[in-house]
Amino acid sequence: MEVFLKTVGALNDETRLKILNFINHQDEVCVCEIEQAFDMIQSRISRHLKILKEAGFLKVERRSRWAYYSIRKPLDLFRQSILEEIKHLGMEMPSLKQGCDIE
Amino acid sequence: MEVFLKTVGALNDETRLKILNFINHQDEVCVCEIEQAFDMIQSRISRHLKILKEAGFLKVERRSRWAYYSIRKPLDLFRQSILEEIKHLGMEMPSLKQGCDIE
DNA sequence: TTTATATATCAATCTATCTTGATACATAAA
DNA sequence: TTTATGTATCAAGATAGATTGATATATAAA
Repeated sequence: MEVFLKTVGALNDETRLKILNFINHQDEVCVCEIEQAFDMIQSRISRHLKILKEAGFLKVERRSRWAYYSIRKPLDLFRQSILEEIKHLGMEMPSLKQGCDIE
Repeated sequence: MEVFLKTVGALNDETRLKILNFINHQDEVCVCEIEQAFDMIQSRISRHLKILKEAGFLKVERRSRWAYYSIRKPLDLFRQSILEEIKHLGMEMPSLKQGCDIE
């Protein structure tokens, strides 16, 4: 019940849906790339990523200074169906820009 | 997008999950039966039912003085999968009591 | 070390949602 | 009609969530 509420709660925000869909398309992105793509301040992005991660949609991998977010795999069928549903909402997706200073 | 947000928004509340699951089990119930089963005041139940209806989960049928709520059919696959997911959350369900004064 | 960069967290403010009690409306019985 | 019952809606207060700016932490370059 708590897990379910956390899951749907994470989906109950336009910004998070866009971020989640973006990551689902891009495979793996670091925070600053999301920051650049959506033109939002870093603390805002960071908070939404945390919520999506704790809702079971994302995983993080830290490499050097960066935190790379991607869809958690394997993903249960319910969350898979949610990602599919979101994919077909026709949301405008920003393109991937040069995010951080160095690669 | 708005529809999707309305759908997950409707699910983002413990009371509504219980009401939705209750109706899914009982097939068709009137407002006062839900009121009795959950021991909540009428305006609260009524509001949640409205939200669940507008989110595409429920339909109402008015017969005489009563409003009977049931799962909307046919229901799309996404909402069906949500109902299944909710069904397996192991929520405690109140039993159906004598709701209204007369039948 | 010192400095810069990437990310996370916190406190304050703002906004949306939930609950309650009162009231409105509709139907049917008296 | 008048009265009672079932349901919906509204306003006010309470609670939860979102955004921002500031700060903390961690890594790596200088």
